[in-house]
Formats: sequence, structure tokens, C-alpha cells
Amino acid sequence: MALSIPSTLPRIRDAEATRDKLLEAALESFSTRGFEASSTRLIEENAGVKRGLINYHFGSKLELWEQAVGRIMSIGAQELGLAMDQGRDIDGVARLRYFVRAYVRFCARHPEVNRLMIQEGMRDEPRLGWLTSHHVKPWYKSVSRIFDEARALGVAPDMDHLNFYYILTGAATLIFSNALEARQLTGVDSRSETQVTRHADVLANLLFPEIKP
Amino acid sequence: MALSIPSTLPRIRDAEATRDKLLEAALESFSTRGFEASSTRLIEENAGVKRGLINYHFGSKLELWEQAVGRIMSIGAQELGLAMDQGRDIDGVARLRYFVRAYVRFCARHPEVNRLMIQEGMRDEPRLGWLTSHHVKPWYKSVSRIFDEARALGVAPDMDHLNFYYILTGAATLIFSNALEARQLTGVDSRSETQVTRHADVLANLLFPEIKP
DNA sequence: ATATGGTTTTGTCAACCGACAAGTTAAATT
DNA sequence: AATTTAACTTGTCGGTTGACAAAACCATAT
Repeated sequence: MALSIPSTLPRIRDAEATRDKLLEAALESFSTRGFEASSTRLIEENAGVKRGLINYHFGSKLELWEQAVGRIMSIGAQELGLAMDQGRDIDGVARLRYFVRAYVRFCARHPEVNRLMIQEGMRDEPRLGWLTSHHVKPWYKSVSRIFDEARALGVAPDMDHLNFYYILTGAATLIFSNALEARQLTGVDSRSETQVTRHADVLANLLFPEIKP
Repeated sequence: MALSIPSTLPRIRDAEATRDKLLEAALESFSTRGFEASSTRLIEENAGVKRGLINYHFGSKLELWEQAVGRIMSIGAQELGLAMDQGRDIDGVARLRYFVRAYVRFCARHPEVNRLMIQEGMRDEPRLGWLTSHHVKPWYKSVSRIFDEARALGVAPDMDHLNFYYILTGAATLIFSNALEARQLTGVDSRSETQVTRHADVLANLLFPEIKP
């Protein structure tokens, strides 16, 4: 009973932890309620911190939004980049199918990303421009590169980059973004492991069918 | 300069017109901003009427929401029902392709519908239950019937009703719900006639490919 | 012309919002 | 132990919101 190295544990004041809790609660609120309908007071309450902390740590509601978005977007880029690395030596159509499955799994794990893009993509406020230029445009180009690979392989569905991007995104994400609605419709939890796997396989088959012998 | 039969034209006070203007402005706001972020004052302003009229004609913000949703949903049921009637004597896969194209066109014409379903489908508020039981469930069953037809014809993609519903809906709608984002991404107006036709054809081909000779 | 009842307009209220500022506490440094 | 600095707390301001109520308006029937 002698060991007592309370170095970092009993720290009551941990700025980093406070920031993290705020960023997480902020993303949850911004993505499902939208920017205006999200109140900083409720975000602080859900984060379990006191009332003035957002302004202290982030200066403004908008700055909190940008940092919350930036955080989840870089997580996304990292996770998807890692997945693509792991599938780098798969070749042919299998690689494309692998990409689609990885993307669907990511959308199921982080529905907040697409919820956010939907929230901001419907209305012409300055936040949309910031989002597209900082995060959506690079991602659009990545998807378009994948589509070009498919074309080179002769297995691309007959459409433009724009159609492919929104068909892939919409088909991959809506079932998870609207998981609550899906649950009310069918009683099924679309974000469960088996449902996610099923959706991933199904969409990969639809976009890039296996070549049957 | 004698003709003066101002029967109904110069009516300044037209309760029905006021209600209609309010319902339209309400749908636009509720679907893009969400319920909480929509203020009755701004809805009235956008409708071009004075400040107290929502409470007079609808009693409450929630009642306005329900009537605005009910209105667009019955318009949707009518338009899609009409389209399906017109295609009733098409047979085989062509009928399924016809349905997909009609649905995509509808989504382009009324993006507010899916914007609304997205807004309400992400959060567990009582409005979601009202929406699903009154409007989404019937529509889900209609789509599932179409899917069963496809199965009977042996042309259904290999998936469950749930996957098909959300793949169809997501793939058909996102490009129009997020038309502003699409415009910023590519400079293209995805709701233009040519783009809508393209997307409709492309999605019909993907879900129900023509049988090549 | 007068009364009536359906509309529209305006005034008001309590509750909430984001932001700021001044205060308080705890940790690090000297 | 004294001082400084970072982290947190609380009070308050101007502004907005949804709701309600009273007042003004107006077409029509009598």
C-alpha cells in the first residue's frame, strides 16, 4: 500500500481533457442539430464541464465548430488512409471492393461525419465554403482517383465522377446517419456489426461486382 | 378604363393564401435548418406576412410543422402515384427502371422531402416517431413491394429490403439535397434538367441493368 | 348603418442565447 | 514562502425566441 505516484491521475484541472470532452460533445450536437440549433450551454452540459469553458478554451462558438470538424476529419483521413495502406497490395477489382467496404465501415463507425456534411451542405452559409475547401474537396479527389482506377480496369459503372461520388456517399451513409429512423422502420440496429458487414458487402457487390467465372 | 370586376383579386385578406405562403416558407426552413433552428418570426418574414399569423392560423410551431410536412408528403404520394400509373403497362425490368427514374426526378424536384427526413431521422425526438408512422413506413412498404417485383423477375440486387431502401434513397437524393455542396465541388448545378436525367439513368442502370443481348 | 365574426396587427412576457468581464482557485516557478 | 500564470467560475449584457393577448381591421349579413 505504499505506491503513491499520483503524478497525473488526481489532476482536477486538465485543460486537454476539458477540450477533448468539449470537442466530442460539440461534434455530436453540431452534426445532429446543426450549428444554430446547438447551444454552447448545452454542449458544455453534455461535456460535463462548467458554463464558461467554451469561450475560455475556444474563444467563440464558430472556433469550437471548426476545431471539432477538423478533429473528426483528420481522424477520418487517418483511419481511411490506414485502411488503404493495408489493402495496397490487393490488385484489380478486389482492391476497389476493399475500398468500398472500408469506406462503409468508416461511415458506420463515424456517422457524425456525414451528418455534418449533410447539415452544412444544404444551406449557403460561410461554413459550407470552409468545409468544402478544407475537407470535402480533397476527399472528392481521392474518390475520383479510385473511380479512375476502376475505369482503367474497365469495371467502372457507366457514370461521371460526380454521380459516382454522391451515389457512393449516399448509399454508404444514409442507413447509418438515419440509424434511428431505420430502427423505427424495421426494428433492426443498422450499426450493429452484422448489419454493417452486410451493408458493406452488398454495396461493394453493387458498385464493383465480382467477375464470375 | 371601365372594367372593374375586382371580384377576388384585390382581396388583401386571404386566409388561404396566407396559410399557403406560411406552409411553403415553413417547409423550406424546417427542411434546411431543422425544427429548433427555424424561428417562427423568420418563417413569417420569408412568407411575407406579419408577425402573429402563425399562431393565429396554426396555434403552435409544432402544428405548423406537422401541416407543412403533411402537405409535401401528400404531394409526393400523389406525384409518385401518378408516375407509377403512367408506367403501369410497362413490363419486366423496364418497369423497375422506370420507377427508379421517376423517383430520382421526384427527389430532384422536391429535395425538401429528403432534407426533412434527414433532419428528423438523426435525432430521437417525438417528431421522428410521428414522421415514420405517418409517412415513412407506407413509403418503405411501397419500395419494398417494388423490390419484391424485382426479386420475382430475378433481377433484384443481392440484398435485403432495408439495404435496398437506404441505398436507393441515399443514392437518389444526396446529390440533390446537397446541391449547394455539389456546386462548390464541381461548378455543376446538379438540379439542372440534364444533370437530373443523367443521374436518373445512371442509377437505374446501376440498380436494374438492362439485359444486354 | 350597424352588428358580427373571421382576419390581421401590435404589445408584452418569460425563457433562452452567445459573448464578455471580473472574480476565484489551483498549479508551477522562483 | 512568495509570486506568477493557467484553469476555471460566475454575473451580466443586449438580443432573440415562442407564446399569448389585446386591439385594430374588414367583408358581409342584417
